[in-house]
Amino acid sequence: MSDTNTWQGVQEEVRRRIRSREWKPGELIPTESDLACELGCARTTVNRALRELAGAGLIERRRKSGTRVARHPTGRAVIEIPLIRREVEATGARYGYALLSRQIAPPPARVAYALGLPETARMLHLVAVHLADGAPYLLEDRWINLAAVPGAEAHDFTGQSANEWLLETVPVARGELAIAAQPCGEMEARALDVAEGTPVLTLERSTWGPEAPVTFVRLSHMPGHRIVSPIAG
Amino acid sequence: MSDTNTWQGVQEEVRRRIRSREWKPGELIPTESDLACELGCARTTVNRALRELAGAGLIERRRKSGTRVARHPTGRAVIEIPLIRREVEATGARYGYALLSRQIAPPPARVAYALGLPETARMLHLVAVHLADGAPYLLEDRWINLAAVPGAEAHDFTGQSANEWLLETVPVARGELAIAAQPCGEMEARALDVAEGTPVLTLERSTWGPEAPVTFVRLSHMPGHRIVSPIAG
DNA sequence: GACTCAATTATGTGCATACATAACAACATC
DNA sequence: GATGTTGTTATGTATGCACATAATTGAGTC
Repeated sequence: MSDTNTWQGVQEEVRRRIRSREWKPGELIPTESDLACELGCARTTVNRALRELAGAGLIERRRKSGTRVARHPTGRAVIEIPLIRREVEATGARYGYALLSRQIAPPPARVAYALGLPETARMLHLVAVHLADGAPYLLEDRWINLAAVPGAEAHDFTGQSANEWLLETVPVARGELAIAAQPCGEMEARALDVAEGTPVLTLERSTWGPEAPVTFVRLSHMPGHRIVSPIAG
Repeated sequence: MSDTNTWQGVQEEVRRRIRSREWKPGELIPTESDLACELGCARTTVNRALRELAGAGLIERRRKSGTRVARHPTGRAVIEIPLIRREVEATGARYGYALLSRQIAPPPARVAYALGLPETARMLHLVAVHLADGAPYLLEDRWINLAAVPGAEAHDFTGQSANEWLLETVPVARGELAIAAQPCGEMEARALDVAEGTPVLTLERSTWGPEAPVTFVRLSHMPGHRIVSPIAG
């Protein structure tokens, strides 16, 4: 499959030349036309191979200037963000869910700031714990912008987690993820049944719809939890 | 730019139809040819638009069966893994580096396990601290497989961090990243100048070369450090 | 009914060609 | 010399066509 007249073959050949330092970091590589000619394939094919390599960060391309080997081949780890239910079920455990608190309240400063909303915004605050085989798995602390998702006010989140309801209901345009290690607060300690101050891996997600901010959620995992993902290089 | 005879335009139109529930999750969408006809462009153009959407996980494609909207549109966060030096310099701070320890030793069980090496393997153990404006930024605890990187034994890592040397020297084929929150150990506490037990965000990376495991590294960030990245959906 | 084997069909890919676009370079103008 | 104008060039994209490949359908056979 290393035929240089398939785009995968061309890509492999280019990778090889970069790995073998035949083309050094920062160096200009031949033009698409030249490569196509040398490898005996169409420019289109070379283009596709190089386009994907550029997407992966291995090379950098600019019109007219040409294509050069990236100076700092930065690896990338892709973290999947599945439904929590599926994440739990993937481990083979039985999934459970319990709503701990539900109230309409103005957001604390850091939530308002993260979403770019005024602190006077009407928001729905939910706290829920997700369970794996009956044991706490993670704590979900969520704020929903009622202006963007009016339907949430009428919805009772005791049966279905906000996680799932929002995904099914609201179109998501973009979001941001922040990962941090934090000492377990009082609320987390009670809900997860661990000692206060224990290091806890927290994920904070802000998501926006087509126009307005939709929700901010903080997920506090059980101590010892690890996020594992392959690195693409 | 929402012309449906550019691939971006077609992609935007498809996204729109999925968002608006015109095409529902799990549902089959028209064939490439039909779409091309309807949108007034070539099949190739539709193909490119859909190919990328499939890559992003928004739709699922199978030959002959056709293309359907993904049932669980799982978001993805892409975490860049730059050189630590660049990560520091990107914040505007002056970068510094100090090697704390360097010795040849057999790996502890968890390192050997992570790389799939026997505990008798000859490895080079490096501990170094990276500095931002003279203050500790993160602690690097690295094990290098000397069988895979014989050159490392002769190399003195006082001037250049292993991070940089390895990237320049060894071709990396694949890797794995694990993110966790851990209580700060004795060594981290001393090196980072924080209290023992403080929650610390740790990244553990295992990387393999074309054949053999190359290195295992654990990066312990300063308390409060956050990894932030956009979510593609 | 169970199995085999072809026909069908949607996606996947390669190619030649054409034109678009960004960026650089060289020249011309004030 | 600074500024603008006009090539030139490499990448970016659209198109029509052909054929490859995988998976499903259905016909034919035991």
